[in-house]
Amino acid sequence: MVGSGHIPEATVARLPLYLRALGEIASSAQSTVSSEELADLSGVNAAKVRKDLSFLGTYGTRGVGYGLDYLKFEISRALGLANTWPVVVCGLGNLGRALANHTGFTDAGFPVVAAVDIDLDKVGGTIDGVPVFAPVDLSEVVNEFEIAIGVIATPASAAQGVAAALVEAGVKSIMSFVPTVLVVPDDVELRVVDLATELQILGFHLHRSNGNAKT
Amino acid sequence: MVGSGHIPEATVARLPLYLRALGEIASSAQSTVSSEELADLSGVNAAKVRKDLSFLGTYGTRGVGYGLDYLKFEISRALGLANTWPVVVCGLGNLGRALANHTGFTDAGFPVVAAVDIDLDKVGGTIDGVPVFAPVDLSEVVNEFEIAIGVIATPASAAQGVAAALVEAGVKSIMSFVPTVLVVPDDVELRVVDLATELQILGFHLHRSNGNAKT
DNA sequence: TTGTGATTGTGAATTTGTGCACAAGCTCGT
DNA sequence: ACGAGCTTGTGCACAAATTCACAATCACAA
Repeated sequence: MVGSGHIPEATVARLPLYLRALGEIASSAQSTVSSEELADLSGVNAAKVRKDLSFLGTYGTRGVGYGLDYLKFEISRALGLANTWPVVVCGLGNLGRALANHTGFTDAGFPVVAAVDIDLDKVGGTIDGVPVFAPVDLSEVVNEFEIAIGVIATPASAAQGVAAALVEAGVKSIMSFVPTVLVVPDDVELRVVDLATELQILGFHLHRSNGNAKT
Repeated sequence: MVGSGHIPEATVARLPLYLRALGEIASSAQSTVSSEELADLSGVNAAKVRKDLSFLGTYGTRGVGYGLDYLKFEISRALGLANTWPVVVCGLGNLGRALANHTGFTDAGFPVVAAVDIDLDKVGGTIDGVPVFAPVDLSEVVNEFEIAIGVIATPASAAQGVAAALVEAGVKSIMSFVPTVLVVPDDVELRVVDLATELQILGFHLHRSNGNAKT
């Protein structure tokens, strides 16, 4: 057993996949999963699954597999999903509105409880049940709703300011959809989802294998 | 010089960042960039910048830096941005609609030229100028518009079918926003953007540093 | 022409991640 | 009680990525 000392970042990134895979077989009659089955369902290989799970502790039984509910519980716990982490969405453009409505967030235990936009026409109203506030009140909103995570979907020019305001308000986790380098303190976890970059990576591979453009 | 043989995946993923950073200093009067300056603007460290760029070829001058326009051109070329890669968005839910309207795609050289949805009320109409087609016509759409990239934003249950249809139609690059493992042939490049997973990773770090829930 | 200051390009060391292969250990039938 | 058949847990070797450190090379001034 490796124990629950330090979990590698690559492993952390796969734990949600395992958890989802486990969810998919919950209804079935089986009560255990083998590393191979779990590997198939998550699109990784069995050895990696076992090594990853070993970082959490020794939760399997040789010759049998992993207890389905037990494993689900342990992964959830490692991921901190025992808690609910309220989210604020900053910026209600195309993407921001979609994110505020996104059911996947709430389903995963991250309810969007507030939104912030600079447009005063939106402030005071709601977007799909989510109340909209002015940027000035961000700090208050964070305290009021006990916000754990800030999602930034503003135009690039406003992003750094919003990030700073979130940090100032005490938010320790930020997810940004803005194609800009954001500077935050070391103790703030920042994840950037950059759609244009993703496409450009695809473009690289198209270019490389095609060697050429379309017709 | 390492030459332009094989470019590591990690490097490819950073090239778009460099390109964006270069764009930000274009208007300025300077005609060269140092690896350190570029590093600051892209949020990576200088040694990594130099090593990354060395995979493209020897485009810098010792004691001086990299020629701004020259470097920009070379990175664009490596990424295949000389071409325009048309995109089809599949699934027009919250997220799909936002993606179809997303200006960042077109700006980056990936115009959304068509959309597909199962809802017959939408088929035949347009979403922000993008024509909407039925899934049945996907193959035809791919040929007609010379689609290079398929974006999947359908419900999880439909995703694998859509992926298969895209592959069948000859699409070699797929970007999925659906939290499901998609199976595609080896020669198809698949990138998965999983928002719930991203949040769960943030949750892990919250849990880890906080040690505990909110108040 | 030579020296000085700057910056690249890259060998080498380090860290991180992956995958194989197999011993350890469990269950179950006999 | 014991052997057969699985499946985990992990040591080890390899691969990928990062980082350091410095020689090679340039521009420019004197």
